[in-house]
Amino acid sequence: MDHPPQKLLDLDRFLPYRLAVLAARVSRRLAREYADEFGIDIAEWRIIAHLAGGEVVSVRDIHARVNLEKPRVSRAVERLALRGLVDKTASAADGRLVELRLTGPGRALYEKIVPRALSLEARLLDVLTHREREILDRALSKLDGRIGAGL
Amino acid sequence: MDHPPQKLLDLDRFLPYRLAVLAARVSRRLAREYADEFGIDIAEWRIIAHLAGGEVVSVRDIHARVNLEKPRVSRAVERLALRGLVDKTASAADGRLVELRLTGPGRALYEKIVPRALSLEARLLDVLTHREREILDRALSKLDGRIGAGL
DNA sequence: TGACAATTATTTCGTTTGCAACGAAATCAT
DNA sequence: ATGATTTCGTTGCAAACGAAATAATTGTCA
Repeated sequence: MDHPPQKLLDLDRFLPYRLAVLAARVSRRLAREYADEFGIDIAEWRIIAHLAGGEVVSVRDIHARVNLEKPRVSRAVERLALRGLVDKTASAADGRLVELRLTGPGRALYEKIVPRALSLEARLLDVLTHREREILDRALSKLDGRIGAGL
Repeated sequence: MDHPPQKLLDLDRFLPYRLAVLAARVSRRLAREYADEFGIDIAEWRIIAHLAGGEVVSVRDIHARVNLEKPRVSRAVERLALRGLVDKTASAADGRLVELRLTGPGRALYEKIVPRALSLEARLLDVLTHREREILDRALSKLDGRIGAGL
């Protein structure tokens, strides 16, 4: 008796797998660069990038906005504060909140990182046509919306 | 004196960030499903999926092929072997190698997982038009090729 | 052949991770 | 007001991670 005909699943064509592998490779690459050149990790980078927007934000804001678990934000912020890159003061209005802002050195570091980050992104996107970039952009947004909406 | 004009970087438009967030969300969703329904994690799933191809492979093959670090493969394989889902025997030809193959129960589990995995993928892809899927497919391949080639 | 290099899988070990629990502070309900 | 509930940030802790070390086997070449 033969095996029943079975629909095989090719991992290399399986979207969740492809996304995970690509994202891991890109993140690893970025992480190495950030670590070697600037001594920060991905969580710290995301926090700095978010703070560079200028608004005063709390740990929770970052947690909600930048896809990092609260403990991870808390510890990363602590490291950044110890290095003087981020200013961390208790909110006067609400004693539970912490007001986070980029310091001068923090902004200086940010401005050194940005060109590197954009350059890496540009080199990546280089392999795509303009139209492919457009559609990739839209597709990622749609997928993210879908997965965000409970599936 | 004002700040010098500074090119801001919007995280939400930064490809590495978008990929990381989307992949993390999708993976987390899959991981929960695999854990709840089948008691396996992502690494175990990848190994099973790869073994389902039928060839006899080694730990190293999986490591190279499926983007998992060697220790992770080693431990995941060990767990699968303890549960009788994978057969693990030393190679006669080369004593350093381990020959891995799916057992009957292993294949049975695989065949239960596949429809779930494909269903989730389908529900994701549902939000994309046919053309968007095509281009997303090509774009991911191109990007992966690029990052693979040292960038 | 025999010493040395290379390869494979595992293990070790220090770090990171993230869930859960906590204390402090604010908000709500009565 | 006062007590209960909720929100915020941090911390404790067990598990996971991964780089490097190790053990076992094979390959090389003098």
